[in-house]
Amino acid sequence: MTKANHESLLDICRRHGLRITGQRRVILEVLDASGDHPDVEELHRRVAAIEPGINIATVYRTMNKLAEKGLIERHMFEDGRLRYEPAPEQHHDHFINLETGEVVEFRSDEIERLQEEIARKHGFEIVSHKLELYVRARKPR
Amino acid sequence: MTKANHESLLDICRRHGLRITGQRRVILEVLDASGDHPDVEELHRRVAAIEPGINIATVYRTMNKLAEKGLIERHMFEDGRLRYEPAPEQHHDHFINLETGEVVEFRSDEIERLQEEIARKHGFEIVSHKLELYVRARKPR
DNA sequence: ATGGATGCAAAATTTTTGCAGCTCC
DNA sequence: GGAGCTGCAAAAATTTTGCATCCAT
Repeated sequence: MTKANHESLLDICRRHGLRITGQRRVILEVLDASGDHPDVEELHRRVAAIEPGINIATVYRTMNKLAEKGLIERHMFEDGRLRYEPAPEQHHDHFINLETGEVVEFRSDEIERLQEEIARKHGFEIVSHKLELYVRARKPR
Repeated sequence: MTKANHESLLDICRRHGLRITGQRRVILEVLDASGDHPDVEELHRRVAAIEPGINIATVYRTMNKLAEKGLIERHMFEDGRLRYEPAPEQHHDHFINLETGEVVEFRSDEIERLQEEIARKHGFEIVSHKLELYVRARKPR
């Protein structure tokens, strides 16, 4: 489940010409280590655990900058807070377990294909998309 | 494109035992007439155009109550504001035109079916879902 | 009559911003 | 050195809430 063998966000940022400060180093490390979709407050908590004194405004500003460059993905689930995850190499969608809050990733090429097809029929070109399935564990009978 | 021949939100509310006040009458009327997905501020603006003096807190409280009863649908697009639409008889998904901000509804039974299938494979049961395609007009070559 | 709805203002939450100082390149 | 980043505090933006009053049922 964890990402392995990938270029670190740190390196990607360097490539994009972003300045690497002590704070960013920590924030990027936290993002790299996160397998979930934390909101800014949660990120700030994790960052502060490693290096206290980093201001939440810095986290906001960093996330905005990274999102702007497409290095992370911004989500807005129904809870109304911004959530982030490192940009996946391949797009995926999300199950959100309503009972546990857990977020599980999945991908369906067939659905992706159908989306393209429908968009084309409507004269649109897809820039990005988001599919969220709000679910609960299937009750065994 | 407009809804016709349907029970009014007003009647639905009555059936659900909600108290019908002057303010609600106006809010429901605005909702019924809205073919789009207004946020609370926009709703309040439209409501105030008909009957000034209705407080925005009342709009918020009414929307919360209606959403709670499932009479309207709450959306959270990427702009980070709560948006609403009268509950559709049949579920549909959304194109969001990034160039114009326009929201277009669509539905694909095939995608719906695939979603069910994938959820089942993961041991989940879908409670609700949301599919948003962020698009732009297809460039003619 | 009475429980629910409203207006108003205050509070809570989440995110952005102005500014002075600091630091990476 | 200078553009970019940070901390801090204040502001902005969105949503909720306490309370006294009012009104639909």
